[in-house]
Amino acid sequence: MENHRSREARATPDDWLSIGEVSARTGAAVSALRFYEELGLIASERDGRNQRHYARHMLRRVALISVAKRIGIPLQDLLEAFADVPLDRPPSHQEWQRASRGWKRRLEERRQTIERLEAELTGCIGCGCLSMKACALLNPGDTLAGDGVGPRRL
Amino acid sequence: MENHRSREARATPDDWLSIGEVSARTGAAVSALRFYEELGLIASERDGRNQRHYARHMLRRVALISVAKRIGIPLQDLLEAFADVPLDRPPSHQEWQRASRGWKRRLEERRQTIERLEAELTGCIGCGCLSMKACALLNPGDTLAGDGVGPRRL
DNA sequence: GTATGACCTCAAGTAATCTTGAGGTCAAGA
DNA sequence: TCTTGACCTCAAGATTACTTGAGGTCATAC
Repeated sequence: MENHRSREARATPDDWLSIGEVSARTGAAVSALRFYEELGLIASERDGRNQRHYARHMLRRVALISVAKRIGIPLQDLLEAFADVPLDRPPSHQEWQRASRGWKRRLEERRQTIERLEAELTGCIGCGCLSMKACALLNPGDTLAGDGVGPRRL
Repeated sequence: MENHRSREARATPDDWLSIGEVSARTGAAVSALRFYEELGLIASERDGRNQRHYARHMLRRVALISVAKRIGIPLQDLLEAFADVPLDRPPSHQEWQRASRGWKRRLEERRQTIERLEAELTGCIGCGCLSMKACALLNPGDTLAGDGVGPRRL
């Protein structure tokens, strides 16, 4: 079995990490890392035995990928978000800064969707809109019918 | 082509909605509605011509499903969240209230994940942690190695 | 009376995100 | 020496969430 829990961290020379080490440190499965590499989200070098070795800055990328997944951001979007962050060397402060700005825009959108939904639900509990008169979210047809394209508020 | 834009809302007798009307009002495709029904997320009655007809309260469910999808909540989770909300009649205030509490728990988790990630990124931009010394998210190996299970903070 | 459009079923296809399996290499330990 | 464990490749399978296609039924509009 080749699994991200099956290996303890072990020191490798010259500061490179094996795929097992990256897996253990990030929580991403070995197979997932190979898949991310195929997509171009991460990159590795090969040693004399054809085994992958990762630079430390790759850990950042994997961590970001994991979190993004958790909140439902598709990998293709990450590819875009990472577009200007180099794979072959540790990115500069400025490069990360630019990428982070794009990230934050995406995150904020998502957070706002959630917050609005939370507010709607709170409102619905408190205000009695469950009588189906006032709540745009829970009752989109009544307040939003007519434009012919479905609910707009969220 | 059978599509949710291909139909204008039209009045039906006795306050039931056809699948096309539900589609137009919620923005969900006709095929998606049939799929949700198969999963048990929504329900319909059939008329003499074997066509689906939906009660108005079904619009709420579809609206919630659409939003949940948008923030990456799997349909199986919705099935759980809707477990105590009846399909065959408009849910009571109390029933919605209970369901909403479960919802809000899920939403809050997700929102917090996003907020923490936003904070990390903001911190990383402002504090110079891109030197790879202090940022737990972007550099999980350095601060979290040793417990052997990957990053914990997010 | 025929064409159109909204609906029906059932089966198969698609896209994203991986996992699993078969079959193999290599180095280190018992 | 033999086994074990970490790694490799490539192909196929799994899951989620639908969409598309083929083939059919009605009722209304022209």
